Amino acid sequence: MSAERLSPTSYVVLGMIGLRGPSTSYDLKRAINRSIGYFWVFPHAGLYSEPQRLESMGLLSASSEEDGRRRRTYSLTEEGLRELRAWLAAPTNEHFQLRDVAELKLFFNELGEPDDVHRLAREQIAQHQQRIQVYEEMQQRFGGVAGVAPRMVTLRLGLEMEHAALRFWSSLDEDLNRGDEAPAAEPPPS
Amino acid sequence: MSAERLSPTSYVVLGMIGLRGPSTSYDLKRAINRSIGYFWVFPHAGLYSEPQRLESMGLLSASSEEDGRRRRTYSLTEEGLRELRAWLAAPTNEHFQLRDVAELKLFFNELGEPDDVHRLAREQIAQHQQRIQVYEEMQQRFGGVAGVAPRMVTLRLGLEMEHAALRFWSSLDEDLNRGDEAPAAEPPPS
DNA sequence: GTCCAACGATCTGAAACGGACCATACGGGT
DNA sequence: ACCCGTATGGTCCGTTTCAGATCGTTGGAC
Repeated sequence: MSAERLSPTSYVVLGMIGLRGPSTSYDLKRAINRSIGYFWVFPHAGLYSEPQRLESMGLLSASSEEDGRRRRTYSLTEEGLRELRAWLAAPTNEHFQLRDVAELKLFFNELGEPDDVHRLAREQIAQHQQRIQVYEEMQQRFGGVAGVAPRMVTLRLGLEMEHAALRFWSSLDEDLNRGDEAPAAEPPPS
Repeated sequence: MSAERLSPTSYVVLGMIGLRGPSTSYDLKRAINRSIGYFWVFPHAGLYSEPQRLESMGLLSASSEEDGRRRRTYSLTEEGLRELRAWLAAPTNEHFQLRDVAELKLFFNELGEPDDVHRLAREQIAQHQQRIQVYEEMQQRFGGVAGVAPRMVTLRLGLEMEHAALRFWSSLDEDLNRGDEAPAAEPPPS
């Protein structure tokens, strides 16, 4: 019936409205930027156009609200909620995507100065450490132990990922310190 | 002088040609799909158009090669190499992006059946385990210990990330098993 | 008042994207 | 010889994404 191809953006919009109740585009933009937007950037323009599309599909309903202002508040329709829940219940098989420029640089490191990798590693270590600290503060502020509640759980995954990255870059840094002037090339053909 | 905004795609192209030597678009496509493309998808169409752009900027040079076939082989120019090395030497401050649909579903989990999260977690565990296995086999096949060599190092980061994800979903699964019918809502106000 | 900053929203042009499509080759099978 | 299937190699095209500029609105501070 519906199903004109819903994108991740669609579900973020539906989901956010589901969590927060009726919202304007701006509300969505802010709510997203302060949570999942930290890992997966949804450009703001999309958060204005997408709700309109969803409305035209009958998954959202809009009310022009109060004193004739142009801001519109969107709510989930029954069908919207059904769609959302169906998505939540459906299996997920796609591989995640990483998109990390640092990783790219690392991949091509042998084309630059030997020093570049080293600097890169240290940069990354510092940055990940800093973010871990920020997250941990957030976690505290939001109230103690991690549950399955939104925000909390995403924070937890975020932390896990940051720690992984940190571990990786740290061990790379150590390797570099040890071998320092070492080959940095292919392992010897056995 | 040059600098008409180079994207990650640009650098992947430059870098790959740097690593492999003169290449056709198809070569690039394959080389990328079997390495970094595993985490960061570069659509093939871009790998045909981007080298042309780079050529027109003077960062690549093209030779129409042999018997009048239509395939073109691109090589780095001096300026291309300089650009690439400058990029490798420059600091990197952008936050990586994650783009994981499973994470999205998790974030919105409370809108679905309590069972959904659980199923999701188990799915993810299975999938990550499987990928870890694949990577480890690759690592062996490519020759032993991880170095700073391309492929190797990317694999290593990939593994680290997969392990992190696995740890996360596993611990979530345990929590769910323990609390099973538990609230799945906010942590209790202390 | 009027100036500035933050808020809220829209528009636009350029990339990114993915999938359909075209072509050419190669290897069997019958 | 012919047909079929599959891998190689490349192009095109119609949507989405995306980022940034722009525009209006609001609400203090002075």
